[in-house]
Amino acid sequence: MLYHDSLKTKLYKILEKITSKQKVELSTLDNIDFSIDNSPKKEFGDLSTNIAMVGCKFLKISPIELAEKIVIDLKHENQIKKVEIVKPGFINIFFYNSFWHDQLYEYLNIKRNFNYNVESKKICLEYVSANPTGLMHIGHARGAVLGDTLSSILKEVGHEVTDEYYINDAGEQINKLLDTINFYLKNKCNFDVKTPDSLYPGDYLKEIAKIFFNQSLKQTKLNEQVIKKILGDIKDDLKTLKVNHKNFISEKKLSSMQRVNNLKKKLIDMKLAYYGFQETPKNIQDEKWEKKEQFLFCSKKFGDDSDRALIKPNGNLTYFMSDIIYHQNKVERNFDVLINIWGVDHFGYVKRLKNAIKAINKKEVNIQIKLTAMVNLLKNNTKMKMSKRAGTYITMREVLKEVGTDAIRYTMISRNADKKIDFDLDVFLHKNKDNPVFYIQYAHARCSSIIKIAKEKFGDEFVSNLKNVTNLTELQIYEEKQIIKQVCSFYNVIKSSAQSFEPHRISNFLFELAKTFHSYWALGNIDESKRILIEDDLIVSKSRIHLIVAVKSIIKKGLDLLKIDCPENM
RNA sequence: GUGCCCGUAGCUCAAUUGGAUAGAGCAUCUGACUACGAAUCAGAAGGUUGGGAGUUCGACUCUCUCCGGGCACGCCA
Repeated sequence: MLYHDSLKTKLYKILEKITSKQKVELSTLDNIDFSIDNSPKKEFGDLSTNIAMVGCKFLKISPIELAEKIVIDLKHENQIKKVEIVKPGFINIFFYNSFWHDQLYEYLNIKRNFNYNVESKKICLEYVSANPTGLMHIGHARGAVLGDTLSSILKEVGHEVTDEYYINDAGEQINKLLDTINFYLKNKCNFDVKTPDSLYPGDYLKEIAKIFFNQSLKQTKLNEQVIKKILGDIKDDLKTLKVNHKNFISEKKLSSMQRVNNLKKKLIDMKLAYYGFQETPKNIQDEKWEKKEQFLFCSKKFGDDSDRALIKPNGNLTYFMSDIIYHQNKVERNFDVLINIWGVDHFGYVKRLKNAIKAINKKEVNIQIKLTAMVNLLKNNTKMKMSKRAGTYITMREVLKEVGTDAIRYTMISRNADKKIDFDLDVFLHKNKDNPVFYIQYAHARCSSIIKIAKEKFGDEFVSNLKNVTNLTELQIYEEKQIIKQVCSFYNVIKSSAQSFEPHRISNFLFELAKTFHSYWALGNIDESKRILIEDDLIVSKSRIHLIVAVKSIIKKGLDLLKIDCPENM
């Protein structure tokens, strides 16, 4: 077991022992959540824990007093050199170097197969779900990459994830799309005729129209083919982004007459919906607006300002209705958790959908909606203007062409989802530290390079054959210990990243590791004795090259999770 | 008007979910290469975490309030 878990178990047992002596119910310990951190300062030892400060509330003694009790047992651990109690109640632990050698040895043995000790869940992860009315833009890319990366991370820790794309192939937007295509076809693809404001402008759909110009398909067949073509283009883009959904669920197919009627009946029976009139929406200035009877969901019951439409006056479904149908379908498929990734502009729907699903189902449905903030594109330090309405938006395709998959993937996940991204395209044209992807990849390439040299100098066995921990005992420099700590804490970063749905923790970790690595490497430029390979000192060289092997494998694992290229040389 | 999100160094972002003296990169200044890959490294400087109040051993993090920015509030998705 790597240190984070093993130490946590150990501390928990000590606390249990103390608790049992204190005549306090052992079950109170279930609520205890203490942390074990890498000490922020050298003077604070290797690791520190807040267990005494968290635990004292349950045991009703002062933190220092509790810390003293804990330390009595901790001191007897044979690899612990020293334990200190500081101010409010921190416990700082100092280990002998041998402890870190054992840790590295353990990591090298388990390779990259961490034991996360996470209860496996069946998860439905829905993301992108852009309607097929045009190409993906950069905002879609954020959802796509976040979803896909989250999926790898959740799978990594042991969950069973189904990646889904909900195709909005019905509704007003699709009608508008088909109207646009029909308009072009009617004009025999003469694009000098001005596109009416009510239709989608933009060159992309003109190209689509050209494809179908000479095919003279029947209307229904044409509609089908147009959507298929656009969806195909979206799928191609996703593929280039390395995003692979398992299921593509069609709204049109899912929202069958039977399902609609069943849901309608159910909602009426449950007194959750009715036919009536909606109040005039607050942001509607249209004077022509008139009240019409429609089928409404009782959103007011759940704190909404107004009841919301499920079926429009003309009998068509609203997005809300078809979304309920889709989510009920997910519920029927017995997932433990439903995760949706939506653009922040949909946030108004979060509460509404959650309430609806909660109200309809008797059982608890765990539905989590992660919102992604906006993405701005920057070039030459200026924001690039985008307007979907005017058809002048920049497609993801164009961005991909300019900076490549790795840059997009890294940028999209390296920031917390709730913060807006200013995506500076120029950064990724740099091949230096300005470009974080490059910096991490370069660290990996350097590792590969020196491992190759080690093999040439000392033979393959030298690197591949690590018999026992004694081959690591020459790792005595402070920086080496820091690297081992980082290496051995990666599984914990992955775990917390999966728990909080925050992949940026992984990219940040990799950047930090690359930094410590480059820094360690440079020590050899100043001091010959700190070079990784030393001709006449095989023992030191062997220790150090295995540290490098570990770093390389961690970077590889991290970049694999993010699906970013990990070159051996560059 | 109502609701939600954001506000951290000049710029772009972190902060192990309430922990110790708030950390990185860029930009600025200074230094290190006939190289285990200098596409790198070391150092300096840079802060009242938007303002104010509260909660407690302890607040960037939680509560309240104000300010600024963004996004929503549809019979679009």
